Amino acid sequence: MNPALRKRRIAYSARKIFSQKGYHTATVDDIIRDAGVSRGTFYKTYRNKREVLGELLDSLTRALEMNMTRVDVSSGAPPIVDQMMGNVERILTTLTNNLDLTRILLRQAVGIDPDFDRKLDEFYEGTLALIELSLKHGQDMGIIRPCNVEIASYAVLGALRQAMEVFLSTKSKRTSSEVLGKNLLDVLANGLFVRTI
Amino acid sequence: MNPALRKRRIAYSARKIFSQKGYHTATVDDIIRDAGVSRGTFYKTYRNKREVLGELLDSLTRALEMNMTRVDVSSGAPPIVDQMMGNVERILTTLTNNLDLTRILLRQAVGIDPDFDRKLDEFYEGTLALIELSLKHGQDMGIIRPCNVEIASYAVLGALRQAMEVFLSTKSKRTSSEVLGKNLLDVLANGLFVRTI
Amino acid sequence: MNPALRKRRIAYSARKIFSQKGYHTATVDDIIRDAGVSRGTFYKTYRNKREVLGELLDSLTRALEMNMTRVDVSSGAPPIVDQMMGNVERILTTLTNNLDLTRILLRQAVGIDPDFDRKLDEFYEGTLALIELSLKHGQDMGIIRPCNVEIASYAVLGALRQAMEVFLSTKSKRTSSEVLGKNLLDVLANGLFVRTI
Amino acid sequence: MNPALRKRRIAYSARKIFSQKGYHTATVDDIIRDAGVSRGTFYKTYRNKREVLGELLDSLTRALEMNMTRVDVSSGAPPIVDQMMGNVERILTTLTNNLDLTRILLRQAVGIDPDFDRKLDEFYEGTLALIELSLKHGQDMGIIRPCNVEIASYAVLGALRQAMEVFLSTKSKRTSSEVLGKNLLDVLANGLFVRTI
DNA sequence: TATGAATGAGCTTTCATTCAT
DNA sequence: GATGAATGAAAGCTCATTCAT
Repeated sequence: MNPALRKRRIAYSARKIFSQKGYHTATVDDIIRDAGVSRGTFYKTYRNKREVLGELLDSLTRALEMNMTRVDVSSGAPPIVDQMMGNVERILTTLTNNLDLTRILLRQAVGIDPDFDRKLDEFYEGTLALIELSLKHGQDMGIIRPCNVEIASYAVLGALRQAMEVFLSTKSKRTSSEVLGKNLLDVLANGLFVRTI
Repeated sequence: MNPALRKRRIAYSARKIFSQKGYHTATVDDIIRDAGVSRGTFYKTYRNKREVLGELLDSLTRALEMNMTRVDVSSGAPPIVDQMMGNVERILTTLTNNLDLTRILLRQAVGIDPDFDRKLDEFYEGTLALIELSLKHGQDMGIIRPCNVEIASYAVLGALRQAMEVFLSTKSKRTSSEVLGKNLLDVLANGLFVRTI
Repeated sequence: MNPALRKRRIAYSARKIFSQKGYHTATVDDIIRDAGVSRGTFYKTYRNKREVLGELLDSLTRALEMNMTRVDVSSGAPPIVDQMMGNVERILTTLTNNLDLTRILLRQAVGIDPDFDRKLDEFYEGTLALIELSLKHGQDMGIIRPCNVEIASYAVLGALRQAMEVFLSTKSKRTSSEVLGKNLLDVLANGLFVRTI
Repeated sequence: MNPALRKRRIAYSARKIFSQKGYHTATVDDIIRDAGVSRGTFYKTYRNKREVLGELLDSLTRALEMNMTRVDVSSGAPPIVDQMMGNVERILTTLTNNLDLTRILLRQAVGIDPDFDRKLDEFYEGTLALIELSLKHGQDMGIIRPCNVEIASYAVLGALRQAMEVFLSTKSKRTSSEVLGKNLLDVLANGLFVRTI
C-alpha cells in the first residue's frame, strides 16, 4: 500500500471513529484496528493521535475557505444578494455533506489543548474578517444598512454555527440545507422586526 | 472542614484550574493541590472529574436560565422590545461577569463524552425553545415579522454565542456588554439589508 | 503493603524470572505478574527494568565485598593462610547459596549497556585491588613468593569466576564449595609444576 | 555484489558496531547502514541479528581452538614447558590482535539467550577439557604436580579470561601479551606461596 | 532476487479511579 | 470518615523481524 493511500485510510478510519465515539473516547487501537494497519505504521504516518484530528480539521476548514468567495462587485457580476446566498448555501452544503467532519469541527476539536484552540480561533477569526469585509462592501454599494459590521459578522457566523449544531444533534426530519440557508438569510437580511415604515 | 465548604473549595479550585489549563490538561492532582484536599476526599465529594465540570456548567446554565425571562405580554408590562433587550443584556452581563465559567461552557465542556454532549444539547435546545416561543409571541402581537421562528432562534442564540467566543479570545479592548448587546439586537431586529420600502 | 515489602517482592520476582529466562527474555509483565503488583507500582518502585537488575547486582556485590576481609597481619591474628582460605570459602559459599544472583552477576549483567559495564568493571577492579594488596602483604611477610602481584591477582579472581561459571552450567554432581575452595587454593598457592627443588 | 562478499561486509560492519556500541545497543539499522546493504539483504544473508553475533563468535573460537595445540610428548618434541608457554602466548596474541572480537566474546555474547549461553558454555567446556588433558599428560610425565586437574584447569582458563578482561577495560599502558603470558604462567606454574622446602 | 515498508512485541509514562488502612 | 498508595488503561515510542512488490 502506498504511503498516500495508507494515510488516507488512517484518516478515514479516524474520521469515522472520532465522529462515533468522540476524540477522547476513541483509542489509537480503535483506529488502527479499523484501518487495518499496525501501531508502528500509525505512528510513522502521524506523529500522534492529535495530529490526525488536526489534519481532519484542516481538510474541512480548507474546504470551507475555498467555498467562501469574496463578493464580486464589478458591473457584470451576478447580483450581490445571489452571491451571498451562494456562499451560505455552498458552506451549508459542504457541512451537511460532511457531517462527521462537521461534528469534529464543532465538537471534538474544541478544548483539546491550547495549540488546537488557537487553530480554531484563527479559522473563525479569518471567517469573521471575510464576512465583515463583505458587509462593508455591501454598505459601500448601498445594499447593507449602516450598522456595526463587526458585530453583524458575529450574527452571521454564529447563526450558521448554531444551525449546524442543531443539525448535528437532531436525529430526524432535518431541514434541507437550501431551505435552511434561505431562511437564515431571510432572517439575517430582513431582521426580526416588522418594519415600522 | 464541613462537607459543604469542602465541596465549594473543590469547585472553586476546579473552576480556576479548568479555566486556566483546560479540562483535559488539568489533572485531578492540580485541583486537589489547589483545594488542599486529599485525593480520597475529592472522590468522595464528586463522583469523578467530569462531575465537577458538570456542576460548574450547571451553575452557569442555571444562572442563565434564571435570567431568560419569558416576555410578558400583559397589558401593563414594559414594552416588549425593552424586555427582549433586557434579556440579552442580563445574559451578556452574567457571562462577562463569569468569564471563566463562560470559557468552560464554550470551550472545555465540548466533546468530553456523549453524556456531556447531550447535557449541552439540552441546554441549548431549551434556550432555543424559549427564544422561539418569545418570537412566536412577538409574531402574535404583530411585532415580529412573519418568518421561520425556529431558524430565527438559531440566529439569535448563535449570534450571542459567537459574540462571547470572540470576547473570550480577544485579549484587549473589549466592547462593553451593553454596546455589544445593543448592536447585536440592532442587527438581529432590523436586519442587514437596506429596507427597500 | 509497605513500600519496603513491595520493593522486596518485586526484586524477589525479578531475581527469579531473570535467573530463569534471562534479563532480555524476561518482560516487565512477567515480573509484575509474578510479584502481584501493577505496572504503575512497578514503575513507581523502580525507574525501569534495568534498575531492578542493578539492585540485584548490587545486593550480591555488597554481600561479596563484606566477605572479602583484609588479611590481618598483626601478631595475635590467625595464620594468614587460614585467613585467605576463609575469604575464598566465604565467597564461594555466598555465591553457591545464591546461585540465581550469581547467574545474574556472571551472565545477565554483562553487556547490558555502558553504564552497567562500568559498574561491573568497578566491582572487579576493586576486588583485584584487594587481592593484590593481600598478596603484597603476604610478600612483605615472606609468605608470598616474589611475583607480579597484579597479574597474580588476575589468576586468583579468574580462577574463582571460572569455577563459579562451571558450577552454574553443571547440571549435576557439583563439588561442594569447601572442596572446590581447598583445591583452588592448593593449585594457586602451590602451583602446577612439580617443585624442582 | 556476490553473496560471499556481502556476507563478509555485513560481518565486518557488525563486528565494528557490536564492539563499539554493544550487541543490545547496536541496531540492525546501524549495521546495514554501515555495510551499505538493505534490510532485506541482511535477513537473507543471516537469519537474524543473533546469528551474526554467533558467526563472529565462532570465527574467534575457531581461531583460538586452532592455536590450542595438544602438548607433544614424543621424544624429539620441544620441551613441554615451552609448548605450554607457546600455547598461552599464541592465544593471548590472537586475542590482543582481535580486541573487538575478544570484547564480543567476553562482553557482548554473554546472556543473550539460553541458546547462546549453551554455545559459550560448550566452548569453555571444550577449552577446559583440553587444558585438563594437557595437565594430565604433564602429571603422567612427572612435570605437573599431583593436584585436582579439573579445578586446576579452572585456574588456567580463568586467569587468562580475567587477564583479557582487564586488558579490555584498561584504557592505557597495557602490558605486552608476552610479559602478561610469562607472568601468568609463572604464577600458575610456580604458585603464590614461598616454597617451604 | 533485492528492497524497504509494515508489523507487532514490549518498554516507559501519565493519570483517572479505586481501595486498604 | 480521611488518606494516599495502588491500580490499570492507554499513549507514545523503538526496533527486530517479516513480507509484498
